[in-house]
Formats: sequence, structure tokens, C-alpha cells
Amino acid sequence: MDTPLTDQPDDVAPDAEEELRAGMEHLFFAYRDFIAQPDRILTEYGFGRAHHRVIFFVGRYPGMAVRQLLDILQITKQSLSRVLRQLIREGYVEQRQGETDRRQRRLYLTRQGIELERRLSEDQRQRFARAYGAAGPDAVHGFRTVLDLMISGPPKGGGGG
Amino acid sequence: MDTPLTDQPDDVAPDAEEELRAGMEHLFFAYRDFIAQPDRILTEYGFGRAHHRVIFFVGRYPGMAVRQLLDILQITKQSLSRVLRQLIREGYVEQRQGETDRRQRRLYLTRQGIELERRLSEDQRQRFARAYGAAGPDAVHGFRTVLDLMISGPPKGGGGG
DNA sequence: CATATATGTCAATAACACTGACATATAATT
DNA sequence: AATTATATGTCAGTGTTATTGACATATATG
Repeated sequence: MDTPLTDQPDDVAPDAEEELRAGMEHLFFAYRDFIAQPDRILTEYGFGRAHHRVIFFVGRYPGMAVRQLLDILQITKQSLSRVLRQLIREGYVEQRQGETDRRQRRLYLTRQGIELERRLSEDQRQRFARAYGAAGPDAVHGFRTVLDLMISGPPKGGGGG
Repeated sequence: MDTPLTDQPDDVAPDAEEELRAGMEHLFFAYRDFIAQPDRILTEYGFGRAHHRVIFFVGRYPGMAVRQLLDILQITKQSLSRVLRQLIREGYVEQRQGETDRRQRRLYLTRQGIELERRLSEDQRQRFARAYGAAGPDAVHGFRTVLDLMISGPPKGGGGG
């Protein structure tokens, strides 16, 4: 803990520690602010954050199977089930039987679901667009590089390094 | 999917949209993986994510008042209260009356709290350190630039504009 | 035919958030 | 000194999202 009173490389460590902590803190803030506005919209519909996640990923990967969604969200099927049932019942998501594997229920957004997805992600897209635009391409590239390096590999590969 | 065979600025839009969506998706993944390991540790203590947030911020800003913590976490005092009470009762956090303003209860980690903080953030620090190291200083700078631009200004300043 | 996978459902439980109401101590203002 | 505002705490009730465990059905694969 005592920093030597020299110019040796050792005295870099505390700053590095501070830089890591600052990064962790700001990731928290960014995520907190990233989900604040969608959260507000969701309450209008009686939906929660989990509904948004489903809407987002089904919108991004139409025809996704339930199994894939479970792997991405990393929640139990019981948790997903209630959310998905609600979204289907209220007409935001629809299921079609898989063609090659008929056990699968492939998921798609309805027109209503697409509208909701747009509404929910509007602030988030703007937030990203604003930040990307202000930061410039090099910063964006760095952002994506670091972000991708922080994501754990697939569980098969070792579950998070 | 089809990129027009022109050099007009129009053909930037779909890619930009995809870039935004990919960024949103990867922010989700990064955050999901960022909190996975601490979440596991917390269950050993009967604690949840909220306890971790308190431990993190009190550790980073010793002597923080409850009010500041509420502003940072953006939860109600009733929610914070239960978590804080638990952490104090079990000896991870202690309160001292503010010197200038004696209404305040300033918060500090106990030795036990510091240990827990280290344990909880170990994987997160490593994750950041690994990503930062692999990405290099320029990428890190870009990461921090974009991240900071995505954080909403303080509520007094307009609450997210 | 046995086994595995994909999905769904029922029941009970917990963490974490919420709103509303009320109380106390202290500070700041008039 | 009295009023008002701030900082904090607490009680009660509620809701969303998650959990585990158990069980059921349809389909695929060996």
C-alpha cells in the first residue's frame, strides 16, 4: 500500500487501480442511465425489464428459439416463461413451429411488437448515436474493443475465463 | 442487408443502425458478465446485488452520506435502508455522525467490509485489467470517452438530455 | 424402444424495488 | 423563537423478476 518515493514503474500501480475502479464505476452509471428511460415506458404496459430484453433480442434475431433466448438472458425457463407468455398473449410476440426441428417454437415480433421495440429503444439508440457521434470513430472502435474483451466466452469454452 | 451499389451517404445509415444495435447488445452482455461472479459470491453471504453496490461505493468514497448514496443508486431510501441496516448489523459497514452536519450518518467500510469488497470486485478488476491490457491505451481512452458520453448529466442539469 | 432435448407449467420462495405514511434530529431561514 | 427544510429511519403493503424443484408433453436421436 505504501508507494515508494521513486520514479520506478511501481508508482504506476495506484493510478492503474484508480483507472480500473473508475471504469467499473462508470460502467455502472452508463448501464443505469441506459435502462432508465425504457424502464419508465415499460411501466405503462405493465411490463418489466425482462420483457424489454425479450423484445430486444427477438427483434434483433427473428426466429430465435426459446433455448437460445435462455442462453443469452441466462435466466431459468420458468422466469422466461411467464414473461414470454404475457408478450404472446398481448400480441407483441408470436411463435411458429420450427421447420427442421418441430419441438422448437421460433419467436418473432408482431407488428405491434416491432412498434414497441422501436419505442423502447429510441432513447437508447439516441444515447448511443450521440455518444458515438461526439466521440468519433476511433473512440468508438476502442469502446467496442474493450467491451468485447470484457464479455465472457461461451460457457463451453470455459465459462468466463 | 442489401447495400446499394453507390457511394452515396445513404448507404451508411443501415450500417450505422447495425452498429448501434450491436453496441447495445454488447453493453448488455458486458454488464451481464460483469456482475455474474459477484452475484455468485453474494449468495454465500445472503446478500444481493444491492449490497454489492453499497459496498462498492462506500469503499470508493469513504465517509459518503446516505443522501449521496441514494442519489447515486437512484433507489428509494426504503430500499436502501434494508440493505444498509443488514450490512451494518453484520459488521461490514459502520456509520459515524457527520462533524459539520450532525444529521448525516457518514458511511465507512469496516475491515470486514474492505475484505468483502476486495473479494467481490476481484473478478471485476481482473476482467477490466485484462480487457484494458489487451486493448491498449488508445482503446481504453476511447472506451472511457464513449462511456462517459453515455452517462446522463446530473438531474439538476436536465435529467438525461 | 430408450434416452435426450425443447418446451411448458405448477408451486413455493427470495431479492429488490416501489408507494405512502409517519417520526426524529438537526440545520437554515425568517 | 418559530417555521421550514433537510437527512435519516421505519412500518406496512405491493409488484417484478428471479430462484429451485417437480412434473408433463412433443419430438428427435441413438
